[in-house]
Amino acid sequence: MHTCGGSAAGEVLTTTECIACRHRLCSVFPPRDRSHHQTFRSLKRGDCLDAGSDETSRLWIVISGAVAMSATLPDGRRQILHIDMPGDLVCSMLTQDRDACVLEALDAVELCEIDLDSGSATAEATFALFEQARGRLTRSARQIICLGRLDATERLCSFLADMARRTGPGEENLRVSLPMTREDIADYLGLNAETVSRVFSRIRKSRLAIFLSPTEYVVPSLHDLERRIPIGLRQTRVAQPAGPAATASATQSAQEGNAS
Amino acid sequence: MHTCGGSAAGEVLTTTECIACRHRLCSVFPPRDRSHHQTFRSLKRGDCLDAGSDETSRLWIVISGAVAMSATLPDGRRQILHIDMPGDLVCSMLTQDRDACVLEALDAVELCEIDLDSGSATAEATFALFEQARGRLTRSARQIICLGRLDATERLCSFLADMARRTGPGEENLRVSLPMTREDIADYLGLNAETVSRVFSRIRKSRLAIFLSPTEYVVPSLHDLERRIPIGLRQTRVAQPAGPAATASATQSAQEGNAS
DNA sequence: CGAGGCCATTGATTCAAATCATGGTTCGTC
DNA sequence: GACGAACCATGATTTGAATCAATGGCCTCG
Repeated sequence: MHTCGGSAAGEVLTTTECIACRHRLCSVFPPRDRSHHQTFRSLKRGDCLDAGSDETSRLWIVISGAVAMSATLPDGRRQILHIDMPGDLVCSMLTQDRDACVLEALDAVELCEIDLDSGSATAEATFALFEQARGRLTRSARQIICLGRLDATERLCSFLADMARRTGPGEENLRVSLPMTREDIADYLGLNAETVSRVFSRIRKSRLAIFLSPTEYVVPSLHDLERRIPIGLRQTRVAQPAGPAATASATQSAQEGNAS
Repeated sequence: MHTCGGSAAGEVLTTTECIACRHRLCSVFPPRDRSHHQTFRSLKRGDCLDAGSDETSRLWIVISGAVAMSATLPDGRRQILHIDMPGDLVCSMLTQDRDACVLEALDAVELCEIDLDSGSATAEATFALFEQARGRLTRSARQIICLGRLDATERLCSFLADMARRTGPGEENLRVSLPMTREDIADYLGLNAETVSRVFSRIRKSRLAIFLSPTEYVVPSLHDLERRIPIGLRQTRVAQPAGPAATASATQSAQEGNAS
């Protein structure tokens, strides 16, 4: 019984089409239950993911929706550390203090769950995790610059452009889905929900993005949108694990075609 | 000729005492020149480190002083991504876009340089780097929370407490050196130099820290200082690479003795 | 269908930190 | 020891985003 795959439309993916396979994770992370790959799971907004114990950690691959790792301070202040979108690997092993952080669904989410027996971690798995960690470090660096030195408009342009780039290839008339609330976006960018709303209104007026609904927008020209971001902050996709013959040479950065 | 070690006082460390060895990096990262371990280097404020090409990356271990990885935007805004203190491993391999970032000495710095032939990277080296990456991700997460959700006073208390914890063990009357300018601290915490100065004055008045000079302070009680930081943000040391027989079980976090 | 809750938007006001401005200290150099 | 540069401290003012507040849309559920 291969339960991996499936979507809102109910389609069933075969083993070779499985989104986890496409990201070369099935072969890299040996599942505890060897009879099949992963278990399909479905979450609603607010549901949390349990990372499992140290012995059997869990990984997930997002199929649809958005998953956030967030920290909430005792007085209620919340900061989202990263947002994972379809195709991304969700993995609390990449942060040491899993106590302080929570993995939560920002809206309806579908994902593949992989139970990982850490005792049998292979060198290839370690390397794949290292590549993931490197990719996350790059993203963290951008977010630190964003939070430390960009104003609200720059942060939101950067965010919208990033989301567009992560949605797929292309430069013109990209349709992007934004499966989260204004407050989630604010908690990711160190703002508050009203400011997000206000700046979105200004972005809408300047035609840099066209909002079809609160959770869907079109970017007429990614180039124009990214011109509002200080150079050097263009976002790149999180690097996917390298090919099966992963060597230390897989060090080149995932460069985007930045039409400057 | 073993040039590793040495300090301002001019003492020479033997191979077994070498600070790099103490951090188990000599054996993990095979140096290109096998006749000795590393090369000792000395920098003055503003000097930059060259990470080397992809084929021969360089690592460094800080002996004294402070090294920052920073990014500067075209209009001059600067953000420090992390600050490395004595004992820390400095390594631009842990971020993908080395173009955007610069490794710079924040004042007089002494360090051990390791020329690493990436072609001969061992599984052990990969794992050690992974542990480093995990440690940096944890620190990045804290910094993101700091920049996104803490006010100036909380950021600076967190910073002073972190520096104290990284200096050494103990809870009372810790003497800490701060080898950087107010502007560097501001660029690390997303503030400006005047605000840092002002908040330091308030911290001084509240006796949470006593400044012996602009670059040296004493923390009478780390417990009191950390009470000004929202729970869950206490800083921990960057995890050092695990022992020589590094396995996937080396997953426990480097827990501090947080007398809460 | 209507009630209630959540979310988004927008306006009015407040506030924390940035900016602007000034003087003082330390330190290295001639 | 005088000079200049860099750094630190602190006051006055400005400003960008937070907070407070009100309204309206949409969705769910009884």
